[in-house]
Amino acid sequence: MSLFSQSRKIRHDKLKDKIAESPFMTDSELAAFLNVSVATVRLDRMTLGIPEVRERVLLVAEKHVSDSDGISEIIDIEENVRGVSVMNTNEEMCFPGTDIVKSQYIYSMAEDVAMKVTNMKAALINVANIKYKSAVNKGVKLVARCSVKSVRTSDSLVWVMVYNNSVEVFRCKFLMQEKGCDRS
Amino acid sequence: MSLFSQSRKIRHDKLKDKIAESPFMTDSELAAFLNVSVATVRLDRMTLGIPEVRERVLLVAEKHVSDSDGISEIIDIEENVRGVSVMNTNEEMCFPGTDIVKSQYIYSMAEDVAMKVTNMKAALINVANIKYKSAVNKGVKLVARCSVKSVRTSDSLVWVMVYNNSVEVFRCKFLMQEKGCDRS
DNA sequence: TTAATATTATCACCTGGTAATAAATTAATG
DNA sequence: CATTAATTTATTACCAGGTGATAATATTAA
Repeated sequence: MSLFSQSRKIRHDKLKDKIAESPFMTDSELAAFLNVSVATVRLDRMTLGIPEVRERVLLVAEKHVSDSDGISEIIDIEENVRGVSVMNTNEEMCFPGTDIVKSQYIYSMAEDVAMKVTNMKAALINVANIKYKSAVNKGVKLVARCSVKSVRTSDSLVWVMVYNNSVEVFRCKFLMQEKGCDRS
Repeated sequence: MSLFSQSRKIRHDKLKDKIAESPFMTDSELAAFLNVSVATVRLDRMTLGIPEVRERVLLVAEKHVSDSDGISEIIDIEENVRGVSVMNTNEEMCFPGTDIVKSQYIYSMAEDVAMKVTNMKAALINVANIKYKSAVNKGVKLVARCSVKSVRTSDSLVWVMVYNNSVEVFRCKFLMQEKGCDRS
């Protein structure tokens, strides 16, 4: 390979890195960054199969909307007594390269339903005891059942159980307290 | 108000709803949806202060990238022994209308560092015992210190402590197990 | 020096707009 | 009913940020 082609290879790598880092740059901005003409940037993009800015922006934006469907949804609630929510697991919730959902998403689901049931605007979860019974795969519908065991002025004790097709996969106890109260 | 203006009011509401629902529609698509000319859609957008498609897409996309900078970063690690990570808290991690960070983000930070330290591709956290010491506000830099207490063939016991400016705000114990092993 | 490779420039065209203006339509009213 | 006012539509010139093709100009290796 010639020195000529080598320098182009380097530029291609720079281009890919830059676009991965900040996908919203126009060709002329990229040209300025690479000290090269706009025409060259276009050629490079063509050979590398990188779409134009507007498409790149669209891709990012579309990913965003598909992300937000991983949010759990309350389907039944009796305030300070019990509540049920559902959440569909997806690709983006998984450990990279696997079909196994990160436990943080199940935790989030549990926290969200507990918050709603106790009707707290901002809950400080003082203590949580958690048991994961089994791994959860992507593409399943999780159901969280939450029940309030005790309500006191200082705090509430809440249990949340999460099921995958009637099989319990997670359970936890939250000791929750309303908003911003510091404790040592 | 005339009947004339009333029908326009209805159209304006329809327009706002449609754009809120699917922000990526062009003016001509919106015109077809509202059974009205493109010029009218433009006028309506002007009076309602709704920007053009490309700007709307950009807004969604930018929101997405600002989301993903809430990810924690490993800054020091000694495999199966200890590790340190940092995470900046932001607006989007908070309970709506407050400056208080949802505990699920702190949990995620803890899970992530524990995973890295134990070098597990996909960890099933069987048990977690969690204590939140105080609420965390947006705009602070959290530091998580993780230490492995025991490593066995079946599982690992890991402690994670999270600090906000040297003050402990969270601690937990994870009993972790490598990937996809079912237990009843 | 010449042939091959790489870069740059130029041109016509595209989408999805802005901004301004004029024309056509529709409704309300004297 | 004719007229006036409000509303909608059409038209024109312009813009950014491209595509696609072609030609001209470096640059390097043989």
